[in-house]
Amino acid sequence: MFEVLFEHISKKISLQETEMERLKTFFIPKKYRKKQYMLQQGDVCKYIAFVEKGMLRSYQVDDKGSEHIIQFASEGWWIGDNYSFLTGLPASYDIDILEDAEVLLITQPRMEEMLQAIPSMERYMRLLMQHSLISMQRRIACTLSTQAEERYLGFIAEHPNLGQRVPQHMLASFLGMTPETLSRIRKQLLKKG
Amino acid sequence: MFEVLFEHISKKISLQETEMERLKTFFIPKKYRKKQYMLQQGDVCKYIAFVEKGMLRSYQVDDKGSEHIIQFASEGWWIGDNYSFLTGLPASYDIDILEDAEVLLITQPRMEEMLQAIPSMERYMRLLMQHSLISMQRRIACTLSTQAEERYLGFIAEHPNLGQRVPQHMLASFLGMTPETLSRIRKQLLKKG
DNA sequence: TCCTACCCTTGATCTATATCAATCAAATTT
DNA sequence: AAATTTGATTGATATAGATCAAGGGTAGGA
Repeated sequence: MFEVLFEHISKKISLQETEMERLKTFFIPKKYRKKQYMLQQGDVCKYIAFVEKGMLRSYQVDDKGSEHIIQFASEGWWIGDNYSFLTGLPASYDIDILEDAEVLLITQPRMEEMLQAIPSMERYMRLLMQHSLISMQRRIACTLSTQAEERYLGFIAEHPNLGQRVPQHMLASFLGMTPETLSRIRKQLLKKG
Repeated sequence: MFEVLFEHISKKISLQETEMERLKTFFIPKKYRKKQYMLQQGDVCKYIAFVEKGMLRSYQVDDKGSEHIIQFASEGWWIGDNYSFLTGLPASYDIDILEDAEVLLITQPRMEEMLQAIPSMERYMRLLMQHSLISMQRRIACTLSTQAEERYLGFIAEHPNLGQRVPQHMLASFLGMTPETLSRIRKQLLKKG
């Protein structure tokens, strides 16, 4: 159950065997079924989740009822509403399950205890946040400077597997376009070769 | 020279007097004049800067020559190309000075030494990254779900001072619209009341 | 095995915003 | 103070992508 997490951590820091054992005790393993909610807008985000298996998404629903996907999270990704988790205030995002999932949950107080108990995890968390920030900045730069087709091509180049696993209309939502537009773009691209 | 930095740090963690003195030794104070570059695309981002005074911006220039502003940084903000700083690879952004500035620079190796010497700074950095990530996610959600006018109103509501200090066409670039569009939006808003 | 979601596609039309172009105003340089 | 650059405004026109609407395929539940 902890394989993916340990692998992910060991790419950023190194932990001793005893620390790894200790680490396990802070997490709550949990399974979710497709279509379940992990978090609903307005509720407090009590847990941040690390995905061992399956796929989740976080998204925001606007006043017209359209969904805007903030993040997909498959194996090896963290997901949660950071702001709500950190502050205890109501979440602005929904999180639900796209493929049956196995996740590792941790609460805010347990996270604090973990960082006390295993100080090098503070570094892991810093690097994690830093990398997420970098990719968010890339996404903004991309949104500001490129057209729909280029955005789509960039996405599938960077996440070839996600392109397969996620329904096309969700991909469109993530990329900031309508499903119709994405469908037409793909048609165009097929014609071109 | 370190007032703003110490205040910013003390909002997230607490440092002892000796640690604060030690901290100073890792930074290089530097003054920049308006229009100077702090970083140019293609160069390696050797320093991350904390702004004590003045204003900077990071931006990307696309193939057509248009600028897309990623971030403004006034007093109390950090700025740099995180990716280049972290990896040592060429930067994708330009950074330049909008108002004469006093900044505190730190290199990657000195940053590592600092985190060793003052472990609680690791926590500060983690929280810093986490907050930046949260605001970037907000910006993406906003870009995906709202029209130009609403985006503008949201921005000036959150950063009333920046609205004054920054030329209008840069604000437009930050918000992902043309200067003409922003000008028309402001005209509309004046009419309304 | 049928039925009902759900998802993708395609066409017709509409609209927010971009682009192009010309002034005008203000600030910076000489 | 004149000259030059830089920024904001406004109008006319173009366009990427949204919206509306309909049809068809496919998978999972009863």
